[in-house]
Amino acid sequence: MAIEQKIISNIIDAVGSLYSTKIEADKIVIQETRREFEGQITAVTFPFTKFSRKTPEQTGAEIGEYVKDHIDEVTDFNVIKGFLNFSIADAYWTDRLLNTIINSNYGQSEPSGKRIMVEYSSPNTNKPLHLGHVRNNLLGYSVAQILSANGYEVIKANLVNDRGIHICKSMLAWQQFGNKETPETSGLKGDHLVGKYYVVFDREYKKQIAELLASGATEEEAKKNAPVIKQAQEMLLKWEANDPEVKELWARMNGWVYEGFGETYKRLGVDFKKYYYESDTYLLGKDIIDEGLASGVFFRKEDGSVWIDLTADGLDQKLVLRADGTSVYITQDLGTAQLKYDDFKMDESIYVVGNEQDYHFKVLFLILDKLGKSWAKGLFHLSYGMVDLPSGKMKSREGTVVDADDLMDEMIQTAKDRTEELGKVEGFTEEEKARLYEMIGLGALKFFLLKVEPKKRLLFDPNESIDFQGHTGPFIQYTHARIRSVLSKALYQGRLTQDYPQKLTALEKELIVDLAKYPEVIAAAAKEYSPAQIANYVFELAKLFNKFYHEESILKADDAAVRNFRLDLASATASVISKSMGLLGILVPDRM
RNA sequence: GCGCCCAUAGCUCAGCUGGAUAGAGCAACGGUUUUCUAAACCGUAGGUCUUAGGUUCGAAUCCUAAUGGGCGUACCA
Repeated sequence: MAIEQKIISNIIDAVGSLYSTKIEADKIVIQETRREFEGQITAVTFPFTKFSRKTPEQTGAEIGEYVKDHIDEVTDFNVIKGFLNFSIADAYWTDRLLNTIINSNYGQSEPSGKRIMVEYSSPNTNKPLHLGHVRNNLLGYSVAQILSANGYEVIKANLVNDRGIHICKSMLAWQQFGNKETPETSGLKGDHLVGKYYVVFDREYKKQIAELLASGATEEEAKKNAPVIKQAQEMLLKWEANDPEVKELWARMNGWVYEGFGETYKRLGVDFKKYYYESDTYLLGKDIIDEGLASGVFFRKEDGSVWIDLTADGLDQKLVLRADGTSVYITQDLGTAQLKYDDFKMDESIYVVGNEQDYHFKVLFLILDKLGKSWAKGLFHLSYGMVDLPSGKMKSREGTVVDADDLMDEMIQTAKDRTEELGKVEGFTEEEKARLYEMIGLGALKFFLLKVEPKKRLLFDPNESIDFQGHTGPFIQYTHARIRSVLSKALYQGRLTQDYPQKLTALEKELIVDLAKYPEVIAAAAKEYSPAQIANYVFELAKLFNKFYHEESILKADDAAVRNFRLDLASATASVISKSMGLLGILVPDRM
């Protein structure tokens, strides 16, 4: 904020001329003035008492006087203990609204020329998406939006985990117990159908283990020798050997899953520019192993396995290639990281992955750095906490998950019930109603998940429905709808006038101050990769507007200048609300 | 064992690089609708910021330790 910079440099001058001391700009703490005091901008003056050798009050008064004399926009100041509060001229704030906030591209940075990849979602194709994936998807999408608003060219990528033993499990179970069931014959969504057989497999596996235990096997033996697990392993070998029958089944079942995921993604409102498939990438990484061996970053043990020693960095020794020459997880990830960089040459790359993989990414990035990859510095693991149920962790295998599709259905249904209860859809067509319910239901869900800092774990109680009142998505959507309603009554077409009132009310000024923060909030959210900061900002903004709306009439303002000003102010607020929510992937309605 | 993360009101969460009497929402209680949408607004009540030390003019915030919870430490992904 320009005025803040002005104040800071004037305080430096003031301290220089009053106390003959040079201070650094970053030593000066500037903050918003608390609502209960007069003023908009506050400087903390405690640190200056060292140089002034006077009380905080005297020091503040002297500096305040100096700043007031040197900056036109500063109309007044007051000192409370070590806090120097400046009042900024109303004209400054109205100019601010008129010249920047009201512009349609407000908050959007110029292209920075930097390219960044955000990899998120990364599903397994053996089961439908659940609430944990929803958090991942919303986070990834929102972070991508935020980075884009900050001027980045963003590439959204999805690395699909489409092969491996877990995929074979559903395939095997379908083969043995599926009776050729298809999405068409069963009426099930493709991913749900495949997920059903993943559960069937687990049930059968457990049954066989129990049988083996009963006939005297140890638990370890039982787990290893149960017929279905051996068959699944055989199937994986056949897959790797390109067995046509297995591959055909694999392609077919994955096709069902992709169709199902496609629907879920569409409803969630997320998308991807680039898909990577593990079936294409799982053999990558061998070149990097050779590279590392040649440069001495890796070493080979007697059995032929390849390792890296990270003990000097406080980590462990890590296997990067098995003795039989096959890859492990990190081998693939090394290769995939290189592939992604070769494809896009991006400056930075974000991996949106749960915090149970913190160690893995620490190791991955460290290895790439040791291999001398210049781009390794730009890698970042956006680690987020798990979504837990009151009963504990969600487990797809055991069917104890909150399914993404079911949850969205429920949210939309609740939105419908709630809206009908309130009788708010007069004059809506059926299509408009459906769109509104979806907007509100998903708005509630998305806001619920995004308002919490990513790294915190989240508790979701299916028995307690997600709120539609208070600190929620619908609260903000409602605020937007009310503004649009007022604007449409006034036949508002865009900025009305430059003839703004000389004197602002306290709430008007507060609103502009809040709106003026928007670009800083976007920047901070990008820096921290934290949609929660946007969510909390837009909630505060909506709350403040509601207070204003309640206390000061817009359409029936005393004179035309005030009315026009308030219409512009309301319009700017609606626009910032809409943009902020857009950064969260949440749509806002004009009526609700 | 070792490592990483978390701990703020009954519940769910804010609290920026240390700064004013620690803030919201939900739940509870009370009030506001002849006036722009009451999914709103206003008020009451509710916190020794897990504990103990330390640094500082000043600590929820930084440091150390302890306690509680989560995760990791796989030739699984």
